[in-house]
Amino acid sequence: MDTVTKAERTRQYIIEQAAHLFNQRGYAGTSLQDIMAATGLTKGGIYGHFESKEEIAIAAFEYASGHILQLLAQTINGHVTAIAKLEALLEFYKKYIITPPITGGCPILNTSVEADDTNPLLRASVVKVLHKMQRSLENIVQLGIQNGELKATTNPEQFAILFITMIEGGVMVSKAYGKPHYLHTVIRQLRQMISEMKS
Amino acid sequence: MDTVTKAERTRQYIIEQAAHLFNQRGYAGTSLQDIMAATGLTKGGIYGHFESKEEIAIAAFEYASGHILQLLAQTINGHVTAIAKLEALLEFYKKYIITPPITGGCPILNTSVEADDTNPLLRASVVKVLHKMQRSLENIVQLGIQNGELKATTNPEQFAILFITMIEGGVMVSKAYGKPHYLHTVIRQLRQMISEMKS
DNA sequence: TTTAAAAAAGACCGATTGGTTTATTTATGG
DNA sequence: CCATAAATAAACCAATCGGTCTTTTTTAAA
Repeated sequence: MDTVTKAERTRQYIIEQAAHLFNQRGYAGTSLQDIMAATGLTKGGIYGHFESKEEIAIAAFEYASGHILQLLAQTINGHVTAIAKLEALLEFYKKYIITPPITGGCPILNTSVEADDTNPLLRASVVKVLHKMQRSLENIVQLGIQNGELKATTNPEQFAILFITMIEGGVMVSKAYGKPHYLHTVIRQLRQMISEMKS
Repeated sequence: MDTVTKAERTRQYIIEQAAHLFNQRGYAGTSLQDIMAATGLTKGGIYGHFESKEEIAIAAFEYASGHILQLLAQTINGHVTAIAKLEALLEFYKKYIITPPITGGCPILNTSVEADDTNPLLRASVVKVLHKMQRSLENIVQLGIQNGELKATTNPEQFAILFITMIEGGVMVSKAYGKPHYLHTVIRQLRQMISEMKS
């Protein structure tokens, strides 16, 4: 028995296809024709599930970022100690550029850059996700301090901010060059910073 | 005696106005109507100086990034020692978010994120600029090592990459939140890293 | 001041944009 | 299996897209 209606499945299918398009070409750079071609649906079939292109974009970003947050959560939960969790995250991002979960790189980076001056709703959504990531990282550091793995003087907020900004910056530069080297340098530095946080 | 022709002045004027638009709204998000409104010129007046929208975008990015590179060069040349140059760069970026030289934030970040999957010419232009910045930073570190200011074991390439990725990441996150706090945290960390590089 | 050349205006082009509406097909509960 | 509702197709819309072309205006040298 399938409790999921056809409409729900189609809507989700549109969101997933659109997410890859928006992440590669941006909101303004993706037309409904593109979404029609990617989904194989016509305009009527799409607009039966969404009211506007913007609604698709917001749903697509929430799907894309949610997917990444879920992968991050899995990575974190797959390990017990704070150090192991952080190390696993670095490994996760090492694979990130070679095989990004969503085509086109990091949806948070891409959406943030396009939306910060043009789309308040998307921008707000980006901020939410950034905040979740930050809290998630802070929690790991807190855990490490309580465990006695990390120095009690370690600043969770500071580390979380540095982790996010450095990874995002590394992703952007590596993506521009088309070479993982730049992100790898960032990851090496983060690994050293973690090492210096050990008690 | 004015050796600059009217055409050259108008072309430059269009480039400057367009640079702000493209930096805020992106390439796909900026229409010729927008450029017409911003310049007060009509389509004929604009297309007398450019062959296509893409040509305007490339010229606009080269102007915007060139302007930033020039400001960076001024900042660097305004100081003698490597440490002073680096400290001045950090101060420069501190002001960057509050009053960005080009409206819309960092043109390198913005253009890179939009163009990396869609516009090979713009992407190539971005890579060039990133490379220039990297060499510029490497030269400062080299100088510092020769001066005896910095440890001989300091890796110029590594520091340059970290500097650029961290700043860009910090700019992106701070821009998303609309708060300078995140970039400030990055700058604080860079300052500490420089401190640890001192001989 | 005249005049040839350069610059800009503005009408015009076909194609495409996001979005709506109506007709038709498909799914699904009784 | 049938009837009804849900889902999709396809024609249609005005507006806008990037770009061209002809006409008018402005510039600048003679």
